[in-house]
Amino acid sequence: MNGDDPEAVREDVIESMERSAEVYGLSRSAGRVYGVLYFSTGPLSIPELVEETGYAKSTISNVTRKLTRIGLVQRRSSSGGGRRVRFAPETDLWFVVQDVFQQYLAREMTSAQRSLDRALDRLESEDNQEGTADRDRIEDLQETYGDLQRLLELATEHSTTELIEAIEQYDG
Amino acid sequence: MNGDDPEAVREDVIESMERSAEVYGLSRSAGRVYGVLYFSTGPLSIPELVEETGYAKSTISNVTRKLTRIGLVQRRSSSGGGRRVRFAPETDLWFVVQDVFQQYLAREMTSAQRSLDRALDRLESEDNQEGTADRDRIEDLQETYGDLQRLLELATEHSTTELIEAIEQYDG
DNA sequence: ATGTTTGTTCGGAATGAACCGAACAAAGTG
DNA sequence: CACTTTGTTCGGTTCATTCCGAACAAACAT
Repeated sequence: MNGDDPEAVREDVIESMERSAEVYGLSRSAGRVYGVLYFSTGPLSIPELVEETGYAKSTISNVTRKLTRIGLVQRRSSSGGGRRVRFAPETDLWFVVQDVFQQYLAREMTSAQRSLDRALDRLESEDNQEGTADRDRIEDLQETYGDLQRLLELATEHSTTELIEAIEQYDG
Repeated sequence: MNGDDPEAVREDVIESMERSAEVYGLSRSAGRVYGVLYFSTGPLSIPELVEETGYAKSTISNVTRKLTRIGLVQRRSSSGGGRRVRFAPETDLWFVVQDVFQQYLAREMTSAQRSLDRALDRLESEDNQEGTADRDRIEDLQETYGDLQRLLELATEHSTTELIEAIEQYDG
């Protein structure tokens, strides 16, 4: 028995998750909530998360909603038992990333593309120097965005291993 | 000549860029500065950007530094001419994304992996139930992270068109 | 030198995010 | 029907970010 205390080890990993969360634009508390859920035996209710994390009930309520929206945790509405709402971690992180791609990035990109389309329409019959220069730039941008959009679309349609395999095969 | 005023059209596209910037975690001003540079004939100095954007000199100074760090604009230190520093937009957006992948995501991932490695070491000789359960979870996480890391690595080594082609070929 | 132009840095105001505690609504339990 | 347990919402505090203007430092021009 020369191993460390499991609880302390868990705590360290969860702290690492807190730091990761910040990098990905989430709050520290979101990282901790996910971490606690990740190591939990079963889904946890809000009071249980309060107990485990030390955060206020209201914070847990808000954070779990945000994490649910992103797809990092699932709401298991246990219709039966005493406690009502319970949260479980989504462990397939690539699935979460795909969701974010579709929900946020894809939305942003189509919105941007719409702007560019409209702009090109309005420049259609501008044949002075200024107009054509702008048109070229906008068309360039549109092409770049199109490529990124296509790539994102393909990425959301495959698993990580499929993507890795595809590229490795491509490389020969 | 039924086209719109080019300046108004440019303004609309730049406003779209401002919105995009916010989605990607940048400030509104960053989006505008990039947009102005994107449509400019040549690189612009800080006073010129002040003139074009309406932002204060200090804001432009800070924003250009941030954009340069990310790789969205380049510092063209024109050693010769009157004005000293000039900024040009990086138009290869995929290149910028790759840079962010390497600078921020890859760093975050290796850091997280280190935490997981250390945690596994410390749990090595825990053979009670709690310890083994934690170990399994951490190993799962490590594998997921490894895949994501590998995928990121491959993505930074190829252009968008290469990646698209690779996946499309893979799909048959 | 003296003055002007360019860029960075500093302090402060305004805005937004994270978190807390308290008040509240809803739904079970006695 | 009280009473408790659970979850959401609201107001307030603290802290970080964004932006401004002013002070400053460095380079250039006269």
